[in-house]
Amino acid sequence: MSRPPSVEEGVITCPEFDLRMTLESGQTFHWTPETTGEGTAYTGCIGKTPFRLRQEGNLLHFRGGAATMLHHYFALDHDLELIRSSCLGHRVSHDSALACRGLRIMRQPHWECLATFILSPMKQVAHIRQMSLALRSSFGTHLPGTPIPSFPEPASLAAATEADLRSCGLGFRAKSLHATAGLIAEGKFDPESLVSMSTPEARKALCALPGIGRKVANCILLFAYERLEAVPVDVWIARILGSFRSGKATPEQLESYGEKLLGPYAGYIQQYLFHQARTGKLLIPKKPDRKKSVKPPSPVRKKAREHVLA
DNA sequence: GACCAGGTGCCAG
DNA sequence: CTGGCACATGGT
Repeated sequence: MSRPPSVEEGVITCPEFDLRMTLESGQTFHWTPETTGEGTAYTGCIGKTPFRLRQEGNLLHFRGGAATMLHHYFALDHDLELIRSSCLGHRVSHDSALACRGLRIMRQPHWECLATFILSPMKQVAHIRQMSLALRSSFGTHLPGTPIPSFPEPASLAAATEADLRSCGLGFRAKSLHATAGLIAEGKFDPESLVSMSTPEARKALCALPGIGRKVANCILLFAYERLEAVPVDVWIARILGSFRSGKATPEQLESYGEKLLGPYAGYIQQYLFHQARTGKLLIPKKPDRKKSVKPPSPVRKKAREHVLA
């Protein structure tokens, strides 16, 4: 009896790579750690190919698909030293870049990345992970060799009902995901068509989809389409960039400010700042100030939309 | 139990 | 153009 076909096992060298930091930095959401006698191993899949990964120094041990697939997925060809040096002029950014050595911006499958970032608005990383895994379990393909199913195809999600998606904990995001999956399944939008477009064109195409605004579009461009200059402005990045300047600014103003301040690899540098802030290693001023200000005497604060119960 | 999360879309002024 | 608000859910 021959062994199961096409399951490779091996090792590749991965200088300047930190598997854990890369997988847990909020760009991908389904890789699952497990503690083994030899350290932490991550189980997941790239597209429909299951993988099990474990890093040991500059070696990446793997079981599953081909080594070339890993190399491409984790962008081991990116010149991190060059990327770090691109923000030498800005102290805080460069310090963050040094602290995040080995964190790489990945090349994720287009649809999978697009769909999971439709789930991201007003959700913490841990919650996006939950929703992603729930969708995989309910609508994905169960692959041999890993407990993590592949991400469901657009047609699978389009065939489901919006209520089915809601039961995966998506909340109001179910509508956007269902609609976008339908557009793709019907051939009205092709994620692959973005590859040959300029970044502004691709951004515009993404923003035309339901539930995708500038921030989510930039995440997709950065994490799936290798547009390393794209700067997603979320609450964290807004605070950070806001602390570098004075006065108020719209998210779009902060985005172009960030593009200029952080240079040609602004998206990469943004990820370093994001990671440092989110893990409490980058001190940022408290929020501008929530609504703790003077409460107007007017008793009517919210729209009276209470349902009369009983 | 309030507060917040890798926001977006819509509507009023 | 800008400000305000609804939209769902779960962890701290």
